[in-house]
Amino acid sequence: MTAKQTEKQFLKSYNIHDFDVPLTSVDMAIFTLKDEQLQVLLVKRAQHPALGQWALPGGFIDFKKDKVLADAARRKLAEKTGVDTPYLEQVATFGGADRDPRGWSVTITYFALIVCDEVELSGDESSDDVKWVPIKDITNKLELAFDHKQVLAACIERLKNKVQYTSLPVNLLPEEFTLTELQQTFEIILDKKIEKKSFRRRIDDADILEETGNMKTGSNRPAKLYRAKPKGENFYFTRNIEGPR
Amino acid sequence: MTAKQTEKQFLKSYNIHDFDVPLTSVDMAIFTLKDEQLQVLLVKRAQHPALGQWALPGGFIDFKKDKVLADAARRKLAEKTGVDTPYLEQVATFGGADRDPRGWSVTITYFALIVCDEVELSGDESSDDVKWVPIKDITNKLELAFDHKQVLAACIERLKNKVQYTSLPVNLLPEEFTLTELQQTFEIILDKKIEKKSFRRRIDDADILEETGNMKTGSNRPAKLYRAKPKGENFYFTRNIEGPR
DNA sequence: ATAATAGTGTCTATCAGACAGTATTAC
DNA sequence: GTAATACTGTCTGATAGACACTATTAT
Repeated sequence: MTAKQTEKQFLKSYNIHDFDVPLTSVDMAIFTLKDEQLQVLLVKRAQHPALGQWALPGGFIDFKKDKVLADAARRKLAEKTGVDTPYLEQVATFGGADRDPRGWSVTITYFALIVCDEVELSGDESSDDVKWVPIKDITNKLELAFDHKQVLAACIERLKNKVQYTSLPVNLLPEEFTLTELQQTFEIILDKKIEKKSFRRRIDDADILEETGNMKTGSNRPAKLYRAKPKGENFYFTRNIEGPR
Repeated sequence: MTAKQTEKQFLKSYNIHDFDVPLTSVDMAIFTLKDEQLQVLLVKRAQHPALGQWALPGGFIDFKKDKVLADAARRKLAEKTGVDTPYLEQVATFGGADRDPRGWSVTITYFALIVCDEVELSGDESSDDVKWVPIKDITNKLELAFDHKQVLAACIERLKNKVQYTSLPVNLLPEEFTLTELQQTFEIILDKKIEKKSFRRRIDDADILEETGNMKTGSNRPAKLYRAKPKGENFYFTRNIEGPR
């Protein structure tokens, strides 16, 4: 009876493979803003299973390199994009007997928000190809490996929901940006127009930005450039953006 | 090179144990309302590791019984409480090298809301004892196994957050209840008073309850009894409960 | 009648949307 | 000047909190 052993004795005779252990991996939905669209990074699988199919980047935990789960996500992100300080959020974990032909599998899913001009796409041994795909193109046209369409849908839903009451889109813009650019980012993700004055009031009340002192010039009145305040974590509003009435 | 194999050949030679696979389990925070307090179910561990310590109920996936992750959570819940149709929500997944002495481990965490008079607590082989603990008693008094204090904190935070803008507390009440009882449930979880009229307006606008036709009598004016509407999923409000100004 | 709790009427405060107005640049 | 975009003033509308009021029961 195990209860008679010390914990040390127990651990000595313990073998993880005596139990049902699922194949556990981490998958990422890496979002960026490109060509005025919200896009997600897909990789073409270079290995079985689902060889040749497009999939969310992901892979197994590296027991040596990863101390906690988020490390694995950050590592995958850096491998594919070179970006190492993204906004990163765990979304959900999917697990089941039928989602991977290798057997019972679990995937912990994260999404990341990055600035795409800071990215240099790089494939690696596990992918023939890497590309940005506008999320609007993912509906029925494109097949994704495993249950990744469902996984991605969960990430998009989470992102859209949070954009209604947080300042998350700041993470999709470069260091300096105008209020109009920020508003456009919100509009692209929410896929609806926001009233300018409401938007500016909201951002102003949140007190999350500071002027850089620089201006963005164009063929018209220049716009003030802002940056996120240094310790500016993501702000949570108590009311949602509602959109046109 | 794997790319030259068919998927079938690949799967034939595939062995899950050739990779780093963490010890993956499911843990539950089972909440109920008891003695006018929000309480959580803890079990005393009857096995190594952390033998004798209090912990959230949980365990490994059963590849035969569980088709998807939520099945494992539901199964754990039924084993401990006999309840089989709870409100169940996945909260977060914790994983790391140091959270379990057996090695790199991952736990997918769910919370459940149940009605405690429908429960018959039952230990099983893996637990000496099972008990309800008010969440207010969990601060520093009580040690929990592994990182379960942190895990539980995440569940409590999620619950509190969602109670601000959903109708979740309905799931903690029996079939029939009064509006005052429902309000008290919200107040207990949020740990603050809610203005009666605001609360009733909110519930009324949501249109999620129906009168049962019965009344609850006491030493004063009887109160109408309500039940959740049949297809009443949990309602999402667009504004949070704000509490006293 | 009184105590006690159920339930309502209605005021104010807050913040989102609407929309017209002013400001500042390039040309 | 005109065109274009940045930015603001201020009205309306929706919904939360405050709080006093009425309603209905047991005793």
